[in-house]
Amino acid sequence: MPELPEVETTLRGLRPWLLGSTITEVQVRQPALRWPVVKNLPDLLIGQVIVCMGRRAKYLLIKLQQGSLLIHLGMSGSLRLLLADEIWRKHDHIEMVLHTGKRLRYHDPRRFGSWSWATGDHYQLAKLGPEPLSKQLNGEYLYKKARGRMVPVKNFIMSSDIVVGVGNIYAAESLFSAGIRPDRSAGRISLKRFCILSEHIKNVLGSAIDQGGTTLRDFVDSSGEPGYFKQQLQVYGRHGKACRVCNAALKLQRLGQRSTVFCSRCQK
DNA sequence: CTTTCAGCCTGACGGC
DNA sequence: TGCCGTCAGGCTGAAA
Repeated sequence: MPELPEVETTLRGLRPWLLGSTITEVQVRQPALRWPVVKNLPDLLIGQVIVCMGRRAKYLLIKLQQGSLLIHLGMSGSLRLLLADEIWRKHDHIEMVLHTGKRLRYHDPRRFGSWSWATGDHYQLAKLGPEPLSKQLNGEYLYKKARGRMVPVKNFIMSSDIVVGVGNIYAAESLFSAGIRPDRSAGRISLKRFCILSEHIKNVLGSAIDQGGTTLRDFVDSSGEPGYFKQQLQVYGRHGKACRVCNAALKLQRLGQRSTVFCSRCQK
């Protein structure tokens, strides 16, 4: 499941190969993604040069001379750079061929991902909160936004209008290392604890991105998936097992239809 | 305004 | 062996 660090790693792996290339061919085999892929996508892309690539939240942004593509990997999406034509595997949905002969192929079994086209702004980006690694995310900001909010703090930091890119895994991990119970109401957390939490969000995501960098060497012609970060997960997926800090059994809770693991001794 | 929740989709897995 | 139910997950939009 690609979270922000995986998307950033994908961007860094692809950018050197795509930037400045002209798109010569586009094939859409399965247009039914999260949102239907625009019907004339090949017409819109062919002949255009990729002039800029970036990331916002978990979206990849590919800017062309006219308009831009916004790609989301959803739950199971991946982008693979092929050096030559290759047999289409099951769940390969889109391919973009470049004048260099390189091919960008999109694979997504669950089709929760998306390829959106816009000549101007993408509406998906309109109401997003700050990037977690930016200085706009800090304790004061979270504290201010949390005034009057009764939602569990885990749901709060997973809301994309508050801060982007904090998915289920990293929310649980950040709250564990910050020592905050995931079910505590956002509005009842002190400024000081929000300062600690924002630092832990940055550390957890930042170190995952750093580790992703080590896989970039093998990105081309590899599986296309940056691979799971070797970073040791403290709580995610470990319910029932012993807390790595205090040895107590980790507990499982459902918050907003998401499973949430935490240590009731370490997190208050 | 805030909060909750169904729906989108496939593959993996457990129980029978 | 195979069928069936459940779960996983980000994001949207509608309902409460």
